[in-house]
Amino acid sequence: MTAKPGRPPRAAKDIKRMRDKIAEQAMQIFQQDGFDALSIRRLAREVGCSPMTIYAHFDGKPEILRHLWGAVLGQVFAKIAEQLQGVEAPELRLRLAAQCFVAHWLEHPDQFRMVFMSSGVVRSDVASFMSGAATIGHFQTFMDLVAQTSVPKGEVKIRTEALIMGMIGVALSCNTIRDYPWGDPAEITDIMVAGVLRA
Amino acid sequence: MTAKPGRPPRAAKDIKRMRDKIAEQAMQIFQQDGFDALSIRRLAREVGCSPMTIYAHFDGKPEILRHLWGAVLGQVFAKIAEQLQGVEAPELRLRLAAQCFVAHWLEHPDQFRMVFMSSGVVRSDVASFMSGAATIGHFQTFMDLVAQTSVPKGEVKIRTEALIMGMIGVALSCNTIRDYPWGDPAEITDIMVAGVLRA
DNA sequence: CACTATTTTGTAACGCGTTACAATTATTCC
DNA sequence: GGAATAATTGTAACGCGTTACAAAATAGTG
Repeated sequence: MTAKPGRPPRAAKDIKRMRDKIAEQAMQIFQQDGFDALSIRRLAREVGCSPMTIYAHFDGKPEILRHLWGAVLGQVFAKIAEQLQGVEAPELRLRLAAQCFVAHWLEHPDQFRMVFMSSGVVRSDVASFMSGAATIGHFQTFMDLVAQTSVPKGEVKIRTEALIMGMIGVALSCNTIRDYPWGDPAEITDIMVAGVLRA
Repeated sequence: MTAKPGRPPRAAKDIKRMRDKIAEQAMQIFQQDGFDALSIRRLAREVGCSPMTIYAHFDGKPEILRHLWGAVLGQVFAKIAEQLQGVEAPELRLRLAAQCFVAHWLEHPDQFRMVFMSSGVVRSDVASFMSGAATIGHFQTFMDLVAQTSVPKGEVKIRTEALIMGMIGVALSCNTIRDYPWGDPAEITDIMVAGVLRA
């Protein structure tokens, strides 16, 4: 045997196990005590390691949050899929999905804040914080829904984007500009959907 | 004279002078070195007082930022007013205003971040951070523009809100979800305007 | 001037995310 | 077992926003 002496590097499965444990504990803290309770020191305590070790497994807090985003978005789109059960009309499906998407963020402002507004965590340039195939894959759900409507094929992508951006804007505005007497978010969402379908 | 002995409280004009000075220096730091450079300690140094004194004049950093928001939004809407000079057609006016609004935030991501994403500064519940009559007054600009179009009177408020929210969503998405191949923001804005006008 | 009341400041601290670096621990090979 | 190497941890620190509290400074009256 000519293997290198000394302690071996972490095995891939050990790395994954630890990362999953960290992400899992992060999610628990978040769900039990909210976003503000999710500090690195708190997380390290729950995991049973030192804060240093967190940084050995994740580049920093934003990367941890990215894992949580995946889980949260998974929930959102699972809920949407459930809402669409047995619904056939393409435009109704799109409308229900949009309503469901916006409603979720309004019902879970802490999640919204975590997913869409976490750039404040790092005092650096606004980072891309919704990267990942999984995230973009979820956006694909809306593009599929729009594609099934009467929207011309060449317009599907850009109209879907307008809708997604619009919905995010609804959630952001209602969650953050609280002293403005906004109208009903569901109605506003409908206006956006109607606009995307007919414009 | 039966005046109370001891040092008198600050006079209203002294309070205002100091607050203005703090806000002014904050804006200078922000414009020269960006949002991240705007720390309380830096600000106190520039003003020439201790960090404690900042807190004697402002409740905290968010309140200082609110002063800056007013100035930034004033710029945005002044630019919009300039763009609309000599433009008569109501729908074109709306479209240009919307384009100008979105373009501004895309050209000034640091400003966007300051105005729309500063909740991370305070580790508390998502605060209402665009309060103030001045802010809402600026939103009124869009409502007036929509009112001049063919949108039915009873629909003006809610459609304006859909547009405002949509535009904010465009800026947020383009500024933060950078690895997604978004289409042209100007085109997306046009879709939103068209949707609001015709839906 | 002394006295008084308010303002400002200094000092220290908290927890935050993060980094540097050395010591300790753990795991392998020989 | 010793040696080697990687992982983990302890200690300290940085600047951040913020707070507590006492000391120092200031601005007024008599």
